[in-house]
Amino acid sequence: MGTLSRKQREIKEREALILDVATRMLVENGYLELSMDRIAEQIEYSKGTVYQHFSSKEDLVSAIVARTMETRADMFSRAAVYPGRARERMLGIGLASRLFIQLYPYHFKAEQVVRIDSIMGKAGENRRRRIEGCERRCIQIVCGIIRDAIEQGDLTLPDELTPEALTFSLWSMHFGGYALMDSDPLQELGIDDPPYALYRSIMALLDGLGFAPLTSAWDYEATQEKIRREVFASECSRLN
Amino acid sequence: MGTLSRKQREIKEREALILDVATRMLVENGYLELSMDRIAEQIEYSKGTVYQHFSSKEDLVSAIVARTMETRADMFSRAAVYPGRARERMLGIGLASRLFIQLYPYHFKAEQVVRIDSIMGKAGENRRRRIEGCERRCIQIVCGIIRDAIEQGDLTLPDELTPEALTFSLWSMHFGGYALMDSDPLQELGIDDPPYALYRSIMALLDGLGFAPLTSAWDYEATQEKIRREVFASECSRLN
Amino acid sequence: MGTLSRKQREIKEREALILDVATRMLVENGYLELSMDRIAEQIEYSKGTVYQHFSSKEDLVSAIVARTMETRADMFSRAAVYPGRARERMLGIGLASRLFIQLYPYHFKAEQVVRIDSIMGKAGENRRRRIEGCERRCIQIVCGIIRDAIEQGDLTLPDELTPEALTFSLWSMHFGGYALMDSDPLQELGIDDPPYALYRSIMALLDGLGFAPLTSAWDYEATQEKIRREVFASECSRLN
Amino acid sequence: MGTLSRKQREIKEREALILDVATRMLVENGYLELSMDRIAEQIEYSKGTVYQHFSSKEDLVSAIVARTMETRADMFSRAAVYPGRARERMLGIGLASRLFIQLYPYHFKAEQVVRIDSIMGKAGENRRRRIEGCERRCIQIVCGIIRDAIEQGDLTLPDELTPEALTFSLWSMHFGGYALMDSDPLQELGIDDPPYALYRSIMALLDGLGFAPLTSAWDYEATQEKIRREVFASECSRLN
DNA sequence: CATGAATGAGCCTTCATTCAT
DNA sequence: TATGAATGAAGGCTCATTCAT
Repeated sequence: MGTLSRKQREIKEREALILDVATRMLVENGYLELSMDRIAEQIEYSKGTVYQHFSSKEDLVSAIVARTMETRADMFSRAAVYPGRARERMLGIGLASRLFIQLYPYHFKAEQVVRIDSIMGKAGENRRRRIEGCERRCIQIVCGIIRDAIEQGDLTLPDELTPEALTFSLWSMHFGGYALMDSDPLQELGIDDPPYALYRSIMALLDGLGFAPLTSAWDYEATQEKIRREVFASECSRLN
Repeated sequence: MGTLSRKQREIKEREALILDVATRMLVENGYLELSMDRIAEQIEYSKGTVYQHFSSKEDLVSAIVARTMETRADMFSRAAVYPGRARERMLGIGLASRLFIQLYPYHFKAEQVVRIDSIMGKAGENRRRRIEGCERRCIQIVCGIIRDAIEQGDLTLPDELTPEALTFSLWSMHFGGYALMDSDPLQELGIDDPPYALYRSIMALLDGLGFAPLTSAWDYEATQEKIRREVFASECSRLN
Repeated sequence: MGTLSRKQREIKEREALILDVATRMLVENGYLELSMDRIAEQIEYSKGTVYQHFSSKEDLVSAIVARTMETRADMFSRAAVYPGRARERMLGIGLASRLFIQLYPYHFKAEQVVRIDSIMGKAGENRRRRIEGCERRCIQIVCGIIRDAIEQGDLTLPDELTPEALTFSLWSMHFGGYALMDSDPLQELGIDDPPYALYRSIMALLDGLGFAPLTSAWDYEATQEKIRREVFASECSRLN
Repeated sequence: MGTLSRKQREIKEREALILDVATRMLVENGYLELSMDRIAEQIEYSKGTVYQHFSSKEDLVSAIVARTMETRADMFSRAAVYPGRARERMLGIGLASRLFIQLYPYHFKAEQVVRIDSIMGKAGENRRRRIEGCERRCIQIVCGIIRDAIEQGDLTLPDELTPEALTFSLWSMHFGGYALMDSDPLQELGIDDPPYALYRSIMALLDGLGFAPLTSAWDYEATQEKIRREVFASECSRLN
């Protein structure tokens, strides 16, 4: 069994290697510059070997995204069960997002590629479902927290703003923010810490909606530290 | 001279035709399916003629984005000089964005393509500068309004939130919102009117930051109608 | 117009050149060894140019067969209108076949390839229809002559043998004969002139069926010479 | 020895299994779709194991043809020693052919593939000799019967038709007939029972040559039944 | 100016074969 | 002996770009 395990471990490791190399290519130069030939060259294995792991270029690209999306969905899930008030859990989601992007800074660019080109259409049904499932899970978690808050009397949304619409806004801010983060014109704005800017804006938005307890009435700094320790200890330690 | 300007007019028109056809291809099937051959075929001119207008595929794609970006920057500029309070002008920007996206619903997809793939890097220096100039202009306009508001005492930002950071957040919300707008998982959320949801969230954010006059203290509906009539009359009429 | 014609003539000539080279490859080494790369290399034009003539490998192979099949169908048509008795016309068909195979000795091997591999399935609808049309035309011509003979009282088939079945047998003999003609074991039989052997056998078969006038009662040698002169003069001269 | 011969039996059985699976693939989708990978997958053994039986793809394909060809040569041999008149033995050959094609309906397609593509050239010397030997044997058997008939005064060939040439014609009819049997244009002729049509034509040909005893003078139906019972009992029973 | 034939690098993918385990 | 991971040559095909007419 020792022998077998070793082989299998090697294969798993190579799969990760391929994904790493491919991710870098994808992020640095876009989908067009991602070529199976070049991947094989870089990992120093043959093309055939790459194809033993991923059945097509589309499959490979989908796998890149699926891998990190699953990680994020897990992080969201863990934040969602933190025992505390709804807004604390929402803070947990925000923290998860920030940690996630620190761990996988390239993710959003890859996600955009998959979203735009007709890649997901050509990817395997499985892979596609996995990706869509992750997205749905994340969205439902956020939406669920908002609904909880409403139920518990911590939040009253204006007539025209449904929980879904608010979820959409938060998601947009998030996705857009990370997608733009290293664009030229925004570089120029000279923001020190864009993720933190995004975080402050989101807190302002939630305060503006009267999502209790307001920033002024609660020590979110402490909550954040607590979630960091209790929920995301491993992620935090990996970042140091 | 009549003959010459007719010729020139024809050339301009053909350039617009190429951009229209190319835009449709780009948006419908992604960058990969956009081919110079197919464009030539559809416009019923030869490939050589296309190359007389655009020096490369990258140049063409950049031109697609540049064209609409210039339009948007113009709209932003006009909104920015509306004589009124800072937040009214900000409302004008929001209105400009909504009208813009109604006029060019495909724009964000094209923008994403250009942003992701290393297209802008390969595009002509001119074209790139034009695009970056437009983005900068739009951002500076928004940032300027925020600075005006602060100067005029209508807005006091918390310590950690600079005008630039707020601009970034608003921009993110906007870009992200439109980029996600027709993604599968968001479809599922079942939001009737996503642009309106985005608008409501932004207003809530600004209210949350205490950007005076607050929604509760001003008839923004009226302001909006006024801007619509006085600034964007032509755009509005084109939408009916 | 002179200029245009020249270009077009060049293109036509190149198409023929491609077909010639491809035919040789196909016949000498089978479908597998026929490669678009090698064709391009041999004709000393680029691969792209080959693809401007034939949209796929299947299309090219179909074209090879279509070209000669059309020639044969024409020859059959001309033999079919020879004014004489049915059996004379049938002789004309046999002569056409022999001349045809002398002009295009490789044809049957190419035909077999197209018939076996799933090539026709992948070839363009047009090309496929052309090929099937030619085959049908040839078969109907032969079958028509048999039916004429029956009508005119020159032939009475046994109960179990329909005109169609006889057509099938003749066609089989023909196709099989040429397909086997250069196989190793048949070489060994040491037949001087296989096409002539086939011809004699067919005559014996028709005599056996009592197809009047019988060989013993008619100077088919003279008929053949006449058809050769009056119908296939150009083909005969090309063979000398 | 029990163990060993079990092992050997298993190996033989696996070889037959491989040939069966490969034959199906070859016939259904042509030589191109026949892949060692797919064979291994279907037989649920590894590729390496397949290579232990057949040294190359060409060798495997040759083996497919060799196997059925040997069967046919055996059947021909048995028909050839039937004690009766030459033409009765020839009838036996025809019967053998018909039974054979019923037992191995795919054979001719496979044979064509091997004949056309340069497969036999690449196959092992042994395998090639086996195949050629079978073909020769069959041909010599037919030719021998014809020579016997001539010797015994049952047949007098016209000057221009040697026994070899007649053999070639019969062989052609046979090979061509089965090769064309499921082609589109022949389907269209609407022949109920093509093998029977072929049989009738061959009988007509032999009658036409005056091969005694003629159909009109002998009860070949009875002969056929007798051969069926006495020579091909096992084949016939396998067909019910 | 407009054309479109010609180019050829490069892409994704397949598969027969080998060989360490 | 059986396995199946690894190989890498080769294949069909696309397409941005050039340039003679």
